[in-house]
Amino acid sequence: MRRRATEVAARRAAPSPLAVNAVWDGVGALTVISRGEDGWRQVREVAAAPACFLRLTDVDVDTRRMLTNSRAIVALKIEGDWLRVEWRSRDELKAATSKPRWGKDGESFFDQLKLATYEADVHPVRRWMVESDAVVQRPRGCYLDLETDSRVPFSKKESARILCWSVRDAVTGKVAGTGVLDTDDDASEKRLLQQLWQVLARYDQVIAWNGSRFDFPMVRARTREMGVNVNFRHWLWLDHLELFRKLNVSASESGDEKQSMALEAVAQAVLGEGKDDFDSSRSWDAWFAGGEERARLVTYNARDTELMHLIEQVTGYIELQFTICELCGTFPDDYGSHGTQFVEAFLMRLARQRQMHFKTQWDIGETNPFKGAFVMEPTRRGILHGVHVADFSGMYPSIIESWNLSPETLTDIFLQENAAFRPSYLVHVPIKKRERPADLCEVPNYGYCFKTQPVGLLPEAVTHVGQLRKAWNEKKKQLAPGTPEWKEADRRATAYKIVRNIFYGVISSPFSRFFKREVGESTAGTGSWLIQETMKVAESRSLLGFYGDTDSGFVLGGTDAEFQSFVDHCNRKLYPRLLAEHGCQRNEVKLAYEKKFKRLIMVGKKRYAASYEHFAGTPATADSKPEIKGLEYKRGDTVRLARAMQKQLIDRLLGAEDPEAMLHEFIELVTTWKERVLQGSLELRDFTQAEKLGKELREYRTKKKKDGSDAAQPAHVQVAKILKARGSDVGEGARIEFVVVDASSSPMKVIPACDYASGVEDRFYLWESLVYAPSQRVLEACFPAHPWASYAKCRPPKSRPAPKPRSTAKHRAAPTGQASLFGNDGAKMSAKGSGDA
DNA sequence: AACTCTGGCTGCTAGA
DNA sequence: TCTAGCAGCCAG
Repeated sequence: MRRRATEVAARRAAPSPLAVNAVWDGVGALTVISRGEDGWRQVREVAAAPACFLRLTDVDVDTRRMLTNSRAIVALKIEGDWLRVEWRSRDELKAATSKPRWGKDGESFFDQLKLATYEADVHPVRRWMVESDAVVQRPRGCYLDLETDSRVPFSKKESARILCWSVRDAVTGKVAGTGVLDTDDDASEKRLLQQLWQVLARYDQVIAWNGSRFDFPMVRARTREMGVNVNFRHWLWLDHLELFRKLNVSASESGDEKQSMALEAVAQAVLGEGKDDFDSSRSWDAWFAGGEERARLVTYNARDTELMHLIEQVTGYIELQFTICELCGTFPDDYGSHGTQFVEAFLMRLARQRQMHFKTQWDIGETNPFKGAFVMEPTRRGILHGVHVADFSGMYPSIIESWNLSPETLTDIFLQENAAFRPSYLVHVPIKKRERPADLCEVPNYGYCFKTQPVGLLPEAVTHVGQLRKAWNEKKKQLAPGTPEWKEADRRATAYKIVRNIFYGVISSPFSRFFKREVGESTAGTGSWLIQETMKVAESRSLLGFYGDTDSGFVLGGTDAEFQSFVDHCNRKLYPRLLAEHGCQRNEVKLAYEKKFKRLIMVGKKRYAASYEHFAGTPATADSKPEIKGLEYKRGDTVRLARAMQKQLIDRLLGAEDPEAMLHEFIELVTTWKERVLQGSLELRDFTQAEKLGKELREYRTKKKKDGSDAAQPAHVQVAKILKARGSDVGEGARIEFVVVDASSSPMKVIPACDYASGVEDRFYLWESLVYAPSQRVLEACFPAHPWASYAKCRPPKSRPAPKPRSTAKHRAAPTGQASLFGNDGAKMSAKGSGDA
């Protein structure tokens, strides 16, 4: 405490610098950009030598002399117990501290000296931010949208002309500038780009929808191509789509919202309004036509930046991200908004106060996976009534605090009681049967021991952020909902919650410099143990704990008061006892009576739908929405018909007075849908499937079959290859839309959704696999006695192995003329089964 | 090139 | 008809 106070005083003496952005020059200095009180952009140079650390006790006189004489090293400084080594260049620092690129098992220069180096890989910008205790300023942000020559595929973007741009101020929402190409020549485009950069010069941050995949690389490519001299790194580039996706996953209701992340679709979902009616794939023609046509292109362009502004007004995600960056000390761009960056920036500041440094980590080390959460197999399925749900509040953070779990509090003492839980990589460590020392706490089932004092780096961080969150939550309660002050408090509370929960993941990630597998393993393992101990106690009170996932318990039986008293018992008696038995000196573990379901449809692990009776004691009202987890309705990779049918089924199951007595109604629901799917008039978007490319196309390996030919690739990969051959942009992350036209043989035959011609879809497959199967599983859970599988079958059987098919796919690809009505084609349907049904 | 974690469900292909 | 392995997406 004492040292903390003097440090605070010292910091007051040297005020923290402000920074809106900082860029390393690649040699020995940073360009720091800040905003003065007058709002002007200030740019200054700050010396920043690349550095690493050595433990003073590791360095003998000879080594010291050698380092002093090295031409690559410019300074040696003693900082507490550490020797700070400053280098002439980052390349030389890396060469001396990382394994040689060539030759396996090579050792670095310092490896050969048997000298461990610390934090050599830390980027100079990060080091300066941490050591100067810089404060991240709110950037002046603007929205950007480009329209480019539609005739040129993305893969050749360097040769696509920019036709027009729109920049909008992120605060006022007003247009800050627009530009249109005059004539189709380089001089003209160069002028257009110079105008753009003049407008951007007033801003620190550029935000674009899908910017990291389109607008940013495009503007860079053309700027370079046209010979406009600009340093791109002086701006913070932020992809609004990526941000929206990350923060919206948990918020989205149904799979419908996940179908498309196009600005149009998101605007419709968030705002209820969309883009101008304009076909951007004809941007070149519009520009070329001039006059009114060209004016419409410009209007359309400006509308896109307006939509981004409006989306931010509603979601506040950009502000939320800035709040996190401000707390952690990272810059709000695509790079600085990752979990590892947040946590590294945050923890390194704390570590500095403690004079802690971390091992150099140029590349990731071991990636052994570890055991995670406990998910109980549901012992009751189907329709259940009056289900109490308890959950641990902030389970993992509270465990980290209570067991003082941190990379540096872990000891090498190992108490093994249950060999079954012993991790395989510890088999060679002798079992120590001695008693747990008084100043250690023990991780249940695993036997790892952590020091209880002093408070670890990780628990301190978690507690610090938790206190901030609590403070802002309390402030929020005192404010009128919806006011700007309330929104500010709400955003801060949310930001702190996100950061508090992210620590566990980062500490468990081999990509992080704080990675310690035992810490992640201990956190998750203790959580698993706590939930199971809690369930045991529930059983002893004749409450039936029938399901639980990670930090929650679903319980049948008992009144609300009885369940509350059970929760209270756990908090007052059970956890204090359990934690004390394991040597914890702190208890932050807390169980809460979260909610009660009026009716729950339990389908399986991580899959259920429920209506509320109350939430945290507040009774549900008639328009309380059901809670749906994991079911196809929630997923973006299912077809629309499947989501619609499942939703209707769920609504009836949850809404009906006595669903158990209404079997016939559900049978009717199924037959109606079957009729509709097999015979009805459907739209393309009813049955389009969409999946994202998880990696670059070339990384999908084609396996060889036994006969030496290539095995089939996943449907969306096949289609992506077709699209790529046509020049489309199908990189990693691209959503590939496709339609299955024939699933009667393996592999299935698929086409790109954009090639769809009426009637080519395989409706037997659509019903059996895509639409009915998801609802069938729900029905089977609710009415196990009924033969639900019998409604699935609809494809006429093959009477004998099909004769050499007369290319069924091609046959059907020809439009039938009889548009979407499937009315008179019993013949066509049979044709799908085989050639001669 | 960048990356918070693990658990779990489902669909498809290939091979028995 | 079954299973292993790949892939994607979701729960927590």
